[in-house]
Amino acid sequence: MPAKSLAAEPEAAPSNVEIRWNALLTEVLERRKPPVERKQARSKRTEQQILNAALRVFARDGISRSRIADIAAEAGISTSTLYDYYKSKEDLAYELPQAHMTEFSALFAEAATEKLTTKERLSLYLTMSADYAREHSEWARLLYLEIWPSVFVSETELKHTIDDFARVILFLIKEGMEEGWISRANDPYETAALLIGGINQVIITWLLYRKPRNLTKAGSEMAARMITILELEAAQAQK
Amino acid sequence: MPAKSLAAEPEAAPSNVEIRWNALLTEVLERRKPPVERKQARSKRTEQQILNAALRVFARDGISRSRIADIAAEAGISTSTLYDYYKSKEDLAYELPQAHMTEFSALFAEAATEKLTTKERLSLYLTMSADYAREHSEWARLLYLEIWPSVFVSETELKHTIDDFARVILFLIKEGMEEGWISRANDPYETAALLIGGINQVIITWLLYRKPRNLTKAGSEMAARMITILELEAAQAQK
DNA sequence: TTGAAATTCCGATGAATAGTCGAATATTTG
DNA sequence: CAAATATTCGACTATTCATCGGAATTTCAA
Repeated sequence: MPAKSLAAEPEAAPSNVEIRWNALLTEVLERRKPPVERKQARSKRTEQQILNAALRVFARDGISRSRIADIAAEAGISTSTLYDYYKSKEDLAYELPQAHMTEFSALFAEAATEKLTTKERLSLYLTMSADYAREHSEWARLLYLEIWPSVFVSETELKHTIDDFARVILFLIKEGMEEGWISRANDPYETAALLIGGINQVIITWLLYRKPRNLTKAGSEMAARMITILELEAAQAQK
Repeated sequence: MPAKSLAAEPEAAPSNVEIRWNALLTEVLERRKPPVERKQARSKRTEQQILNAALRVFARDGISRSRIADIAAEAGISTSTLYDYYKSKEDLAYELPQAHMTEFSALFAEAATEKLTTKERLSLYLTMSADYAREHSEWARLLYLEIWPSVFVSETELKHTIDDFARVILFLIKEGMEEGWISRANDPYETAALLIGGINQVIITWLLYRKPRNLTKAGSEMAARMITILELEAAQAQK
């Protein structure tokens, strides 16, 4: 691997890895293109009212039992106006996660600007995803219990957004393998499945049963445990 | 803990643990009560045709996009006849997983009758669940991508069936802790989340992307890895 | 075998919800 | 402030879910 930095500045010339990391984050953040640009302020407000109302109603009744008319009423507009904004109930349901996923990515990008190690980033990412679910439980209900799995309908826009979540983790895992604290003996995709599956299961269990009570604590404990596990595996492989 | 067995037979007097294990399996197997007993042979055939048709249509279109009329047509009966069998689309959708979950439990119970260690049972359970999903991929699509998460609508019958899945794993984990090869330092519920999340994520990824190609192999590898991890953790805790 | 009772099936129809369209209203802009 | 543009909504159609009463089929006792 060719050495890159020539500059002798004490202030970090960004490494190759760092550049790719930032590129990934940027791509993730820019994934979402605002679908239609609303011209009037009134319209922007209406759009927000619809999204808020939809989130409440979907989380309360579940997507399939929710009625467009209820959402419109909750938003204080007529049914037909809602159709001027979203062409179907499904469209509306799939729009909701997008905004929040992007916000999550932004929060993470912000929290991760500091000079953090790969390990810290991975830990932070997993921990934050659980914490974000706790803070936005209505959204989390929608995403984790209804949308995430059924994305198989190849609603490509949202699918990519969700795939991004896995891509970030995969990147960090591969980097961890380079650094040596994650064993190269295991398939990185399998490792990603373990991490994502583990943290998601904690979130889902919380959403369904409110157990364990404290999701933030449970999430960070699970994250810490999983990272310790990776280190144990690596140490084991060394022998 | 009081010693139990007095009998001196060389042929295993079932231990306390073994008795509780069998009780759990029995309970799981008997969970499902056949809803209505059909009187005519013709009717039994129709019921089967409906279930087969529903599985195909649901797996193809997803539950929410599927139409009752399509399912009836596929089954070769009229729409109204279908309503004589199931009182709503939701009812029908929730009936499907039940039968298969019970079949899975029966398969497992059969495969696990041999004198197996707790560790072998746990490994077998995880491995078999992935393999069963591969063999019944239409059903797996329905369960893992649509039903499992959204069970929160508290459809109690099915919910219990799904909870049973976790109970079996939890039992084996607790037993593993007794035996000492699973660390007592970790919450068994957290450990269960890790195992269930990990194996489910492998299954879900396969359902969505057909990757990795060989689900049976991926499932047994993941199972083996997770059990090794538990052992590593226990060994670590000993120090 | 037969015919009456039990069971299963289906066409006609009602009810609920999704989705469309053009006229009316509000906002922006020159 | 008036024309142009953007937004809203009431009235309407379309689709799908679900019900009901009677016809068709099966079962079974005599």
